[in-house]
Amino acid sequence: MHNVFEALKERGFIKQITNAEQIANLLAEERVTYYAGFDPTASSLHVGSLVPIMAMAHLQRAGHTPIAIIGGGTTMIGDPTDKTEMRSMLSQEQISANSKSILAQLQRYLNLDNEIADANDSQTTISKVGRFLNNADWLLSINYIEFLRDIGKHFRVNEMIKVEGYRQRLERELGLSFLEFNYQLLQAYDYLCLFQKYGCRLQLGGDDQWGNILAGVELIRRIEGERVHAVTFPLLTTASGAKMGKTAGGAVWLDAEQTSPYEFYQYWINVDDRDVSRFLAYFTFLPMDEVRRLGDLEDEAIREAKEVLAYETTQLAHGKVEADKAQATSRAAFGGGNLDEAEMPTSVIPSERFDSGIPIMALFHEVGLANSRSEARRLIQQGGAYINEKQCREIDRVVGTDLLEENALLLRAGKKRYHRIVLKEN
RNA sequence: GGGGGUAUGCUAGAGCGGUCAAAUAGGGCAGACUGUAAAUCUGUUGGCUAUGCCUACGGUGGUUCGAAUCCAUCUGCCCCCA
Repeated sequence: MHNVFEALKERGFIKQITNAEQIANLLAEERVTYYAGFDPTASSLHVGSLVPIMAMAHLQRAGHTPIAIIGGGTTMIGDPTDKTEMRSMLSQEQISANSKSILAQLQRYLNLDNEIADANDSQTTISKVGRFLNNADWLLSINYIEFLRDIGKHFRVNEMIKVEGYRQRLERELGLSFLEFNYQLLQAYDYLCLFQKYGCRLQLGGDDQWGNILAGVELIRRIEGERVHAVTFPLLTTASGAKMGKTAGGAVWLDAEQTSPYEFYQYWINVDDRDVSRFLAYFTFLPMDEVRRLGDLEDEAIREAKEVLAYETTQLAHGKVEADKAQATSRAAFGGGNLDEAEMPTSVIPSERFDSGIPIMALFHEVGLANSRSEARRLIQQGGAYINEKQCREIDRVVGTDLLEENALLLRAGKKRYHRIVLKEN
């Protein structure tokens, strides 16, 4: 049988591991409880978080038990790793609201408890269903003196400052607050708690977490005398070096409200050629044979691979219905298909507003194709504005009823951004 | 607690008291070329009721005809000493 560990490795998920052989055996022999942390600083995860999510999903499909941790407690401190500044601290209310929506997103990929489980009901038998926990549940009640005595004594400062993230901060004269310095202890403590309560023996995380994860492994070894493991993922950047999941408009969110399924789809289809095969392996469940086949496509044919990538990822994030719609829209918009049937961002505008006409600049701004009228003006002047697929370079053009086609009109900004306007009679 | 430094547009980073909406680079956007890719070239990149007006160079208050540029003070950050 194909070991999950091998599968993860083949798909490129593995960057650093504590011990390959032991992990492989562990995963082959028993049901392993594993965990990864998610950051509740925003109300939605973005595509960058998909790496740990997919890895967790692969493991769960192989019969292992996931625990997704929301860093409700640690977020209150801020992880200094790789950050040049202190993270802003959020309120508990904010964090728990974010946690809720994040849980909903995770559940598209993982089978987790429906509710944020109470960390104290350690008696609950863990089924194959995973868990979703908030580390605030055990971190917030920590007694400082006890923590220092029980946990703090196991850490050596001279070891801690060797961790890449801390070292950088110290060397770059940026300074590091004591608060942030404690982050590692808390994350290690998380692992310890999860080990004690749920028998968690494997932690996953981005490669920037390596030091923090190891601290947990070490802590468990000292306190419990048990060997637990760590796996990190390579930090994803796009071929052009940018951070994964960023576009003009900002991050690509998993939340349909913040990034529509169509935009989500477009993000993937516009991926750099060089990223396609890697991304197929990471972000879809397609068998590796298929991934390799698609990855070998060249030149124009690579678009097929991108279409598969876009479709699969959209389906995972938003479901089949949305994925189908997004694909249809995309094909229509770029393949010369019938645009009228396309599902694209649409605004409804009362028809009487067109009686006197709406200045084109205002229109582009209003529907969000331009962030300001000035931007709309520039767009028009530079020939990037289209009405019903006809370029419009007149700044003072007023859009009236004469331009309507079947009570609707189609705006386009540049090559790729469309917006449909539908009139509403009153 | 003492001494010093720094704070500029999305980011990095220039900036003689007037000609600074602010050099330059990156990023973004648009155009050409293409494959809804990359690279490359060109233009553009605070807002607006737009040949002008308004808001901006950490906060506040001054000096001056005039300040991002000078002074005072406050705040944040950094460094050194204690």
